[in-house]
Amino acid sequence: MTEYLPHPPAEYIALPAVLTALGDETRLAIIAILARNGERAMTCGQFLQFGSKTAISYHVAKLREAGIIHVRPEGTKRLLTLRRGDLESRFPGFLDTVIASTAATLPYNSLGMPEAAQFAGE
Amino acid sequence: MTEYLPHPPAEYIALPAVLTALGDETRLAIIAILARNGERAMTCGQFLQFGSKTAISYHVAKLREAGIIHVRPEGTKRLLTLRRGDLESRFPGFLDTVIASTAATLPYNSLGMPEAAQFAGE
DNA sequence: TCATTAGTTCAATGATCATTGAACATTAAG
DNA sequence: CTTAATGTTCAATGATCATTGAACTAATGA
Repeated sequence: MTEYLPHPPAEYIALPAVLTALGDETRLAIIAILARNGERAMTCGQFLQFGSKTAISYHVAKLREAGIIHVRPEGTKRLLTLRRGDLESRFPGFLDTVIASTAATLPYNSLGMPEAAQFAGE
Repeated sequence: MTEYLPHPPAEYIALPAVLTALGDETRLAIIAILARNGERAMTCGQFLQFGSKTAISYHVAKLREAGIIHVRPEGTKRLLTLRRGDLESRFPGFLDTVIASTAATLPYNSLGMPEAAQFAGE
């Protein structure tokens, strides 16, 4: 299972694919929370509030295939990170405006964390 | 046929719906060209390069329902305009970054116009 | 009046979507 | 070795998508 998951190289990230991937409430919520979480990676399990294991696995794959997130296997977990740099170089300003626009809409602090702490160990 | 087409009021424009609507090459091309055309309205007929009458009618309806464009009947035509102001107030910076990102990808000058002129009379 | 222009509506089609539950694979922990 | 934790894969399902052609509506122009 420590296999390499396919990620499109930065220069292949396509705008229609990115827009389509983000045009879903669940996936938008996932990237909004990833963005709020700063540089810290998160796991699929942290998004089970938004759907079943299967559903999250599906959405995470969509985000990965579109080039929006990077997924790194670590033990039985997957460490998810936003591909901020790649998206910024390809579509300057885009991700930030989406995140900012999402902030107003997102259910308040969907992770229910007072401040970091639940991923102190990495 | 001079009936009113339904448009969502600005405050009801939803980000997932906007992203979904733009996550299609044809619709992305349409809004990119509308954007390039400045304030000048355009008609459905000017987008037949991207599909049949039926297809364009379908895509234009999607863009309208998402709140991205405004459609005003004028004779047998429909005058299409980008809802720049509404989108800007709702999702600041978003449309501009999308347009800018699209510019690099779009087939060069899809309308083949040397400079305005084809809609001098309005 | 009659034909033309511009776009819509409808039904059909094949494709892709998002979701579910069951089964499975992999790693970690006791 | 056994069990638990974390995700993935698969098949099935119902929903929505994008497209087509035929028929239609409404406004314009000869």
